[in-house]
Amino acid sequence: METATCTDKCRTVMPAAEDALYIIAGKWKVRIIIALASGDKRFNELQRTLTGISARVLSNELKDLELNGLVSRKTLDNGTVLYVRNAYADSLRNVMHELVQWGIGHKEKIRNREI
Amino acid sequence: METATCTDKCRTVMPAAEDALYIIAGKWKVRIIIALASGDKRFNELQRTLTGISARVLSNELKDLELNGLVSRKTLDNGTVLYVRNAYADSLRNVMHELVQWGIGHKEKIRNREI
DNA sequence: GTTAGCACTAACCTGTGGGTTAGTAATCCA
DNA sequence: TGGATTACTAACCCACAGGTTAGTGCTAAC
Repeated sequence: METATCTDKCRTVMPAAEDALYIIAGKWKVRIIIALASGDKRFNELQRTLTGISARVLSNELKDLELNGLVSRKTLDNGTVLYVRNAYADSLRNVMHELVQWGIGHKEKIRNREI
Repeated sequence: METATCTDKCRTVMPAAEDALYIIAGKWKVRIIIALASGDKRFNELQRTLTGISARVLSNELKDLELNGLVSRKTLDNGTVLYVRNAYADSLRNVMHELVQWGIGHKEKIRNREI
């Protein structure tokens, strides 16, 4: 007889966490979402906000975020393009909040050599 | 004069989120933490639980998690090694919970072609 | 005495996330 | 008319996360 090394619950939970991480992870996704929280932005504006990102990478990341429904492209009458944070991105609020809180706490711990 | 493309708040928040993600991200970190939630496990036991991970990768991931204080190695008198989820890993509870909830909701959305 | 399990490490390989540099077509500004 | 800006794409490159296979020294079982 074999011991249950992974409970049913953990079998549900693991892929869900993975799915979420898959969409959020990477160097820029979260930054972009945060950047767009303070209002719609055009491409180059975003690039300036996210110091260090290249046009190529920004373009790719925006496409990913669009695919996942977090961000939309809005082309204005005069042709300028705005990147807009969708309402759906707000559903990440709690995730983000917890992530940020934990990140702050963790850095604090490291600063105090508690780790 | 330049417009403020990134608020002070967003400058605090971005790196914090990044820090947290850096520690959690990757294919296995979260899975390992979840796997260890149901009790201490030995190396090979973990490898069986996390179907698909190689010994090499598991070994590396465990070292990372140990470095960040989330997991400990406990060597018993008889020489067997147990990997133990630290109390500190519980501080990720909320993060995990939100991540999982969002992941479930997102998958639901995709299944319903809402994206 | 050999087979199986344990806890790994070594050597090697591959895919890809992400970076660099350059270029383009369109529009705006001086 | 010529430069600057916008919104990108193309071509190329590299580091590294993660996978594959093999092997180690130890112990316990058969």
